[in-house]
Amino acid sequence: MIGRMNIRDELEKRISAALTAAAAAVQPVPAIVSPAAKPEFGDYQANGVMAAAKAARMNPRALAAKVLEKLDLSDLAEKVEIAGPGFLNITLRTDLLARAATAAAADSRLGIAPAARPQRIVVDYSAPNLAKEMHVGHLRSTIIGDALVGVLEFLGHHIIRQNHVGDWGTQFGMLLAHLDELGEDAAGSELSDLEEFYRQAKKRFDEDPDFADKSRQFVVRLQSGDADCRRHWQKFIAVSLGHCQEVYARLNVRLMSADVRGESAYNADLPAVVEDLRRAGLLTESQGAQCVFLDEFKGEDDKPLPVIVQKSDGGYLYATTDLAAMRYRAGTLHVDRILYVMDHRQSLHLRQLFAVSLKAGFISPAVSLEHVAFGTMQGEDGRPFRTRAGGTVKLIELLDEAARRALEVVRAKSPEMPAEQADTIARVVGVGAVKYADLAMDRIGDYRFSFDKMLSLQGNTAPYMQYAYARIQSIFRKGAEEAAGLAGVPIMLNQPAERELAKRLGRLEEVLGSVAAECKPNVLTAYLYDLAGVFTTFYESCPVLKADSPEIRASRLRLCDLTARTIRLGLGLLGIEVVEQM
RNA sequence: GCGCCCGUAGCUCAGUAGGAUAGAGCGGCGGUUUCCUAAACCGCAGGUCACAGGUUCGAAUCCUGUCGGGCGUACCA
Repeated sequence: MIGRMNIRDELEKRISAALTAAAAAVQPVPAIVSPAAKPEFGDYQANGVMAAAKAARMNPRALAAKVLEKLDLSDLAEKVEIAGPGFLNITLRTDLLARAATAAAADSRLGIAPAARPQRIVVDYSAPNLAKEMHVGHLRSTIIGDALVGVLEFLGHHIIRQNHVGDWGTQFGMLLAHLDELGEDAAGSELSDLEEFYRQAKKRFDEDPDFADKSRQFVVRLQSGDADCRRHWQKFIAVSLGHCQEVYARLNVRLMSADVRGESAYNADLPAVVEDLRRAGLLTESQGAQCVFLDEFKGEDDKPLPVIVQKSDGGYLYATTDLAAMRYRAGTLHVDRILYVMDHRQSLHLRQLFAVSLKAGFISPAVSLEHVAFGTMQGEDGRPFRTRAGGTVKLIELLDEAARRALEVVRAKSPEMPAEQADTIARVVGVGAVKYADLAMDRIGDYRFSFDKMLSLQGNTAPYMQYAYARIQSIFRKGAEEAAGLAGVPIMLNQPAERELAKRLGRLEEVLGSVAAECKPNVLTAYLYDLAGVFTTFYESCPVLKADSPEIRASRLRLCDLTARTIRLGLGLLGIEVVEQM
């Protein structure tokens, strides 16, 4: 039981109860427990007393004293003190930390309990446009979404990945029109470079109004089931999805072809969506288009802003498709929560989507609809991420470059390492660096991409974490014991550094909970980086293999093993692999 | 015009529900290797948290305004 306990939540629960009673409050009063800001404040601190005192018009320190009277933490804490204006500083019992670490080490889940109330969660992420190859614009959604999937799934939720690929819109009209002009045979070879084919079509679309018209006609033909169009379209899709799976494999991303549910999957539902909106009295015809106007959305000059669900030519738009997807997720998938991992520019679209879905009854208000927004990726110069020639950077080329640079780093430091091994390590480190750098950033801000920074061994980077892991593994290579042979060994915390390490290890569950609640992977990377730092302090002050006694040696090996497994698990949930040696 | 987001050390970024003396990494300066990976670690210097008001025991965090930047704003996705 000790291993399966979230210490912060337990403290929160108990102190909150005592605080509620002490303040004679009707509603529960939160204790607001967080890790102590400074070592002299103990291990955890409760900040909620002052706010409660204000609400109850009491003296905060007097209230804190009353809380202590009603609070029994003797099984968890060796000391609870009132400090400053009314903080409660909590020092945990060292034997509690030791038992928790021992239990975690004996558990394949490292003591993390699965969610008490598992949810069905749709994570809508990656969603590349299949008309062209995946480029850096698809990177953040794919990486962030997949990291969230990893964490949520580990916490026991039922995750339904939805790769809402763009396989159905205007862009395919462009491709079909271009294909039509080139002739099927001539186009065959050019399809191998979908990116170039798309670029040509796009150029014609932008420059030639007749071509643009023709493209739109092809969209209508495609959507109405024209056999030739369908056949060519399927060829585009097959080529493109093949590219995607290649990239996903390279990225070590959990998306499978079964997770693809593209825009085309909702084609048959679109008339019904519009009809439902009409029946709900939400539909208005404006300038020939079918629109939903909501009061809360205003456009230029304060004019009402429509959500257009059907164009004047009868075609449907992505809003329609997204509404259909919403109905599917609510009605067929029965979800509790939907995460839209999309860049922040989609913010208005999603707010409209959520609002219309609720108004139309496509989704229950009980379902949590969340825009997991992120900023744009910029080059090292702070400008949009482009090739030197100004084109978009293909993802596969970006990953090749990362691996190439990682190999340089590995070779420089381990020249004696066999080439094949160095190569394997470089690929893991290179991809890991790209992903970790993205995840370590607060996602809402724009993000400046820098190979040099992400591949640095200093600071909060993948190579640093992977190195921290590899260094621990080397202890086991040097020592006679296998990590597995340590089963049942009790962890003892006699040194401050050992205690600090155990304390950090015990925070994994609260960190994962926070990542899951806020959809913030950088909370986990920050934790891992902090853990690695605390481990280093331990590693430098506490000899492991040359410990004073066999018991201490075994205990420290166990701590090392638990730290390594925590790093491996944490990185793994984020979609980043470790290497045994660097 | 209106809306959303952002502004923290020279640079790149953290900062969890408003909490105690705002933290890392890089770069700069100075140290540490008879010892399990020095690809590491330790120390020093560096801040009007864009600016001005307000809320309160307490504000980088909440509110209002200003400045600066990004994005969005009717038939692309």
